[in-house]
Amino acid sequence: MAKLLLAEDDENLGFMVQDNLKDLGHEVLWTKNGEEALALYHNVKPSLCLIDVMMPKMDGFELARKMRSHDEFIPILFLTAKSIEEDRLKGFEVGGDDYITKPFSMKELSYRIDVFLRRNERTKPSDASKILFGKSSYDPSNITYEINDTFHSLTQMEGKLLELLLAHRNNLVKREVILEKIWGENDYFKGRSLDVFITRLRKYLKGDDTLEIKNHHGVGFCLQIK
Amino acid sequence: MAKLLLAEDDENLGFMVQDNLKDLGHEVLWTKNGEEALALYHNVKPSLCLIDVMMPKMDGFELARKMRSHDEFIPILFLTAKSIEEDRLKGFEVGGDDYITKPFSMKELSYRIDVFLRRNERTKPSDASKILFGKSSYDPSNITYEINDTFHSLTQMEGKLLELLLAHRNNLVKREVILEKIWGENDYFKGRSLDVFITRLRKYLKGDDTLEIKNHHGVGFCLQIK
DNA sequence: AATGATTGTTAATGACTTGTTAAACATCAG
DNA sequence: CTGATGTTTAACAAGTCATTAACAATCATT
Repeated sequence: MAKLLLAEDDENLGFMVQDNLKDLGHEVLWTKNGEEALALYHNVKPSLCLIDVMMPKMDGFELARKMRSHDEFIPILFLTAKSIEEDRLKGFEVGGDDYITKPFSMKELSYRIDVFLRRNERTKPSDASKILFGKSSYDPSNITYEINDTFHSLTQMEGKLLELLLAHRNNLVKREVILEKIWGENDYFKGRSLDVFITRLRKYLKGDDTLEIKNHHGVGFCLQIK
Repeated sequence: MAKLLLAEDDENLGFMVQDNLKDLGHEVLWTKNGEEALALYHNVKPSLCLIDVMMPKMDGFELARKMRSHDEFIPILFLTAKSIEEDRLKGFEVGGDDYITKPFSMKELSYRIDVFLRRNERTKPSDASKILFGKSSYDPSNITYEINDTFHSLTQMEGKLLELLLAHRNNLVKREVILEKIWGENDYFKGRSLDVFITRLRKYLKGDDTLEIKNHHGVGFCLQIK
């Protein structure tokens, strides 16, 4: 399911967590000290890190700080024995995202992990995540539009246009902006093309009554969501 | 610290959460049903939403879906009595970001909120600004005038004129200035056009009794705000 | 190489929107 | 009272948009 880095020096706990997470379908890389964890982090690129605060060689905070400076978005969860306020604050300071106090249930941990994997999908723009809007969704990496469990495979141009309108949902996008961004030039014929594609998109969106592409005469278009 | 929207129909729990979050320095907007929450969401723009799943009028999932439609990045946390797998999945499906199961400690909630606020600061794009005046507002980038939750899409000329009057609110703007700025020339016919557009604007502003476009005979116009 | 499917562009037509002009009426200043 | 200026409604022509169809280029398959 995902590649996880586990930094935990407690032999028993580490093994238990690793084992459980593997059962859940994750690929787990387990290391018992901070330095090794950092090296491992740079080699493989895990999609989430579980870090024990107290570790030999390099403590969890230091490790997190270094990771964070390298990747702005990687989710970092601290595992800690004590739930002291001070520790929590320091955890956030170095760029941690969440905190889980020992002893914790696997159910709880697994669920926290899910939350972050999911969230990161949405916040990382480059990632293959669906964009939800109205009763529909658009998947940029597959260029597919979904409404009521029916999928429409869009063409490149259709996809780019929908994506652009979606990036400015409920806001007017000027013709010139669209033409410049998608066609790279703004002449009469490209303008006619744009109109044709708007018509085609409207045909797809017809199945979702919360959506409407409105025209602002002489200015541009706006994807309205009720 | 931040503007939070709390949608929770349980009187006691709602009050308690609101109270605690206020103590932590947040501005909390508490409402007890989904419909009200949605309206409130559109008026104020909260930076995070706490939503009870089970609510009268509109359930939390529906509410979240609609919010997510309008803002791709606003953090949405569900509050729920049961931690059923199915509910959790549905929560993600409609665009929720996290889940917290009742009963929860305030410490836990507060700290989840902090994480999301921190993260969202990095990802949210800046949104366009509206100009507020009287009981109305004008959005220059969308060329829309709003009064009593009804939106009027203005034409280019109408928009330019309103914007100009607004820039000199409560001050006289000379005909020659308007004609020169908007039409680029000052002749008899453009003058007639101006008068027509003043009439059209007055029609829109009629819904707001604090507004009035006054004429100064032979000089120009003034948008008065009481 | 021939075929057919797909995709973006161009063309053509009719409908709609907009800024302007016209005209009738109201208001103001001297 | 009178001429000038402002208000309002309606009508108009130009420009813009919507929609369908035709076309050319590309690509995959045979």
